[in-house]
Amino acid sequence: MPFRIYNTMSRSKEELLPIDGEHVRMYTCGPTVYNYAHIGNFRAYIFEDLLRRYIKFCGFKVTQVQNLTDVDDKTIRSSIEQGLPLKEYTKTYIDAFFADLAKLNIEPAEYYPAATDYIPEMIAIIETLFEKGYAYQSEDGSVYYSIDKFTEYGKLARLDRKGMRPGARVEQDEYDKDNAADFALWKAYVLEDGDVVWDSPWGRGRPGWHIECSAMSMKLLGESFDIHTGGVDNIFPHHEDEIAQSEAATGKPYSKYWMHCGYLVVDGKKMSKSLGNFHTLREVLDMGYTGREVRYELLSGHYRQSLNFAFKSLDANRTALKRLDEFSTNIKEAVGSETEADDLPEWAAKTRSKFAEAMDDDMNISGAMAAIFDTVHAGNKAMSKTLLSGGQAVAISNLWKELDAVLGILEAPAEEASVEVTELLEARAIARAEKNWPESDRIRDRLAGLGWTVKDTPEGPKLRRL
RNA sequence: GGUGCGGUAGCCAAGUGGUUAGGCACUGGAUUGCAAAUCCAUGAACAUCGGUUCGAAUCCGAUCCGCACCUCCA
Repeated sequence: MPFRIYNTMSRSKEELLPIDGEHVRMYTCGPTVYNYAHIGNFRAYIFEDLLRRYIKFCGFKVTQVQNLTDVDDKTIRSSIEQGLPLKEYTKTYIDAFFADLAKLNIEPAEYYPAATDYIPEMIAIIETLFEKGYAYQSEDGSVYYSIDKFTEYGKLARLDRKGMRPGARVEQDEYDKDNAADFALWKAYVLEDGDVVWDSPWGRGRPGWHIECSAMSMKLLGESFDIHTGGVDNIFPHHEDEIAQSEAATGKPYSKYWMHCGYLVVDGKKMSKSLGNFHTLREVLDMGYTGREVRYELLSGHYRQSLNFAFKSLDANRTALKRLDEFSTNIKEAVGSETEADDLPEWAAKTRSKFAEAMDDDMNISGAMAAIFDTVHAGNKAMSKTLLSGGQAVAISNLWKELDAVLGILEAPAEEASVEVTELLEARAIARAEKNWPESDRIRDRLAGLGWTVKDTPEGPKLRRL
């Protein structure tokens, strides 16, 4: 079954066929490192993580580039406010970004280029655009891209230029532009930029926003690559402008597929810093939720759908994850010392194909998760009647590992009980043998205080993480 | 005004011209010294109004409601 993905360019699902047949090169728009990313931002990065993991599951190689926007209005303004050099200021948030990715079990991309390291590449593209007649310099010294010169402008966003309301949201500026919709390739230096400035053939200044992605993607992935992703809010203007710049400069198709994820919303409203309804990941972790629970939350809705964030969903996820963990633990116990995989029991025989069938359809995560939970359910029923053989358990365990390479949530972080905990467990067993129930219950409460619960089963007491 | 997404049981969320999606919660049961934890069972739904059809939540039309983008937001 082919992996079909929704291409914003064609507004339809298309089979993923890498340009070179085997190696998927993807570019994902990354964070502007002027602050801690909020979990709405991570929704996008989780989507991209799921995408790269599933591409690998399908047998392709992946090279992913995720940029770090470390120069723009916000980074400059904030660094000056804090009296720090730009690089030093952004480093804090770059470090925080990587720490957060790790908490969410997001696989690292192959490259994380920072915009400030690619200024010469950006200048080279702008020079080409000048040579080809797409760029012009205005009286204030800034360089703009003339969208009228690029006849395909608007093909991604499908904007009807006539129906657009210039200034619907953003103030009409007074810059000396040929067309109000032209965008900046290079911004002439202004005092507010402090010492953030580079020399260029058009004078001192700094790059426009869109040009960095064109420069870094083409440098690291080639002039034509496979997938470009981002949030739906990037479609216009950012991605539209990237296409205009890149294709005008090279004369070649830029990205073959465009994929965009929906918003994370809170009470029906887009999570954003301007609305003040956002949470950073660290805030949520400080409340006692785990990165795994947040990952489950951000993963559990289809990526093109808006996803409503709510703490009660996180609570529900915790319960659902425990169900998965209980199953995994039971399988591990059944493995015992067996190392050779036997055939899968019949209740798990179709799991992989059901999972893949759902994921092949533009990453239908709900269907994929249903395949997981159906298996857990059928497995629990079967195991209550018939013991699983060690070999079967190994087979299930292998299957789970394979699926978790895509999902990144099935494997609970291993937690060994401390010596204190195991000693308490033994003490309780003795108390119970003596039918000393008050002592037994007292020990149980202490274990609970340490984060463990005891299951009294016919095979003896078993520890589980609370 | 232009463009796009959506409205499915108490909540979240897939899917689809006829056959149990799934998760959480509720309720009942099993288990237990009692609990907890765990497992099992179970009801309930497709925004409104028309139309097509043997049959519509699914297709068509209209309407209502929500969200988003329309020049530096993931």
